[in-house]
Amino acid sequence: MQVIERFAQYLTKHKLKMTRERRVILDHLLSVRGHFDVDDLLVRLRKAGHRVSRATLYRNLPRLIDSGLIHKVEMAHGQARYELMVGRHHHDHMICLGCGTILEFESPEVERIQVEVCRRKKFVMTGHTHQIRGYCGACAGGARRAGGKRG
Amino acid sequence: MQVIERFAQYLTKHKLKMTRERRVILDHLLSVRGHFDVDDLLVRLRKAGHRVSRATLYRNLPRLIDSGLIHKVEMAHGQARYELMVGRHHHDHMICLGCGTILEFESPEVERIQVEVCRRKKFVMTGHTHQIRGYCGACAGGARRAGGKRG
DNA sequence: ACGATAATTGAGACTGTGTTGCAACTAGCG
DNA sequence: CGCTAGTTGCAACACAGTCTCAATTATCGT
Repeated sequence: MQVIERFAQYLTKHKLKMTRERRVILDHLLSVRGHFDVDDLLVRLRKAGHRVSRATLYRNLPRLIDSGLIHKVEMAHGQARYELMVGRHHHDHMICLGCGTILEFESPEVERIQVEVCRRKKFVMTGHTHQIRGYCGACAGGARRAGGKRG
Repeated sequence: MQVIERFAQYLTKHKLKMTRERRVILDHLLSVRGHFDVDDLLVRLRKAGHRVSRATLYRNLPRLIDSGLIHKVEMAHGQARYELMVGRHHHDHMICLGCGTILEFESPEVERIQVEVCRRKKFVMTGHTHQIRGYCGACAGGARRAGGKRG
């Protein structure tokens, strides 16, 4: 896996160390598909017999983000989810309020408009968040009649 | 102030009561300009000599949102800010990582694209969040050389 | 106006998520 | 091999927001 190497390079460049814990975390990260939160990952590690502390995991997430391997998705209520960014490029999310499913979408048009807006306001953009909330196809029927206004 | 009336109507319709606390909260809400957080508002109330508990404030915010009088802006790190929506319509935000300033922008184009994206994915949209992070004109110079990657 | 009753309140305990201080440990370098 | 700076686990902490519960109060029917 060249991903491990990539991270190793990142660590070296920043005078950080490739510890057993970091290797373990990265290993398991690569086997997750879709979006996950910190506890998902922690449980996964525990089940595999690894004892990586919560603190260590939290301490290493910023490095994994900074190295470009994962991406953080800030949800409502201060919930954070993560996703592997290896071999992918930027996209945004549609979050189903019914079942929690996260769909992804890309829109070069929106990206272009953002650049335009920023220029107009003399704003230097470093990042953005764009989430659509609602109900996925499967949930829409039930949710609509249940008064799905909230959120 | 017809706003009070509007809220009173909302309360009646939902079999809720117009308590002294709700009146006080609403009163002070109307005098805030720009974005504020819960503590801002709480301090404001305290300074004016009102003793509304934190719990009560938190309990009433969802009603104020639901009635359409205020709007919640979810920021990074689980921070929440609010803004008065009386006499305004939907807009999104640009958040300066340097000084915390919040600029607003509207883009019918983006709204249209969202609708399009939702149709394609059979997603029923009930709301969205669109935030651009970066540095405002005033902060951009200093922030850039300080390594403003994070975020 | 009055009393019944359901909503509301304040206080503080509690939850969930994430952070931090510190002593022990360890990767990486020479 | 041994030094040194980075790292770890733990447990205490921080913080926003929620909940429980007894006491209070707005509203409604009469």
